[in-house]
Amino acid sequence: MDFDIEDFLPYLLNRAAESSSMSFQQIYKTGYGMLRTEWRVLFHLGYYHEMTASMICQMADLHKTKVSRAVSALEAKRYITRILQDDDRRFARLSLTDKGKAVYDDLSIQAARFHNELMRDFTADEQRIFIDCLRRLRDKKGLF
Amino acid sequence: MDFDIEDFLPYLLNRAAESSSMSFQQIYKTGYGMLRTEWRVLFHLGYYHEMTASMICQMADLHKTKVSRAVSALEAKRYITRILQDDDRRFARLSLTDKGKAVYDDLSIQAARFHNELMRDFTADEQRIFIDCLRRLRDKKGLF
DNA sequence: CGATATTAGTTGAAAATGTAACTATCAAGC
DNA sequence: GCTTGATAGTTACATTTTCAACTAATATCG
Repeated sequence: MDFDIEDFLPYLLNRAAESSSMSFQQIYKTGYGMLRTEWRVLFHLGYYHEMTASMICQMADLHKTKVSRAVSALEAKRYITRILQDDDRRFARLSLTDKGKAVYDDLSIQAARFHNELMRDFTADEQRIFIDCLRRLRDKKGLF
Repeated sequence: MDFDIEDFLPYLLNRAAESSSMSFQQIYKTGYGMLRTEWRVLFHLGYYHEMTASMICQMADLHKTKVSRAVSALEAKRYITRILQDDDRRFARLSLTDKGKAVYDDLSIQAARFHNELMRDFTADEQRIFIDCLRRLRDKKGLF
């Protein structure tokens, strides 16, 4: 059997992903009491400025119930507001409040620092190839 | 702000990891009704042949409660047996039954095929660098 | 217009996970 | 040998996630 579990890609990817996520989680969890999904929704709104919940679902590949609950939690923290779209009242336009924007600014600076810190270990070539491989895997759909 | 969320490493890693995990999950979930943790415990036992729960915790970086429950579930499916170690009855030596071994054999063949399928998209150089970067991130401890 | 089908988003129950407290066994120091 | 402290693993409880059913608004088609 030529199967080495330590290098089995889904497993290795998960190990690497969890390792980096757990470190970064400290920042938004202890700093702002957010869950991972909440941070994801927040940074989508910070980065793309105004989105509906279903746009976030699509872009972040998150289930609508997860987004729905994250949105409620962020709204309760007064980090975001929802405004029902007038021409189609099923949609709610989500955007950051000033408070939410400040949190996003802080966290995105720390995220950038964290990212760079992780990348420091790799050469420019390695970085380019690594990111490219990850993007391709992320976008790969339905292999089995 | 030079922060691009799509390339933020913890996020990109998670997206890539989830993408590949969800595909592979179909195989052990629909085929054998196992959860991800159960599959992990199973393949550790299949690969390393005999381990205690705490060895699995260490190697797979899984919490002991998760392993404990996975072990119970696998035992209920008659995939593994536990034998209390005689010189230290706190430890239980875990190993696969014939049935569990058969499941492992089947799944590891499919895992190897899946892995190779994923890797086909990459050149030999890319593969080497990619795996190496992932290993280094996995082994990185306590950045923040 | 009116019936049916879609889509956005929410809610409730069930499953899974995380945290902390617990039992049982062994080790160490006196 | 007895007390204290560690370690392996389990269990109980709270949090989070998943799944399915639901509401509300719009679109489609006769």
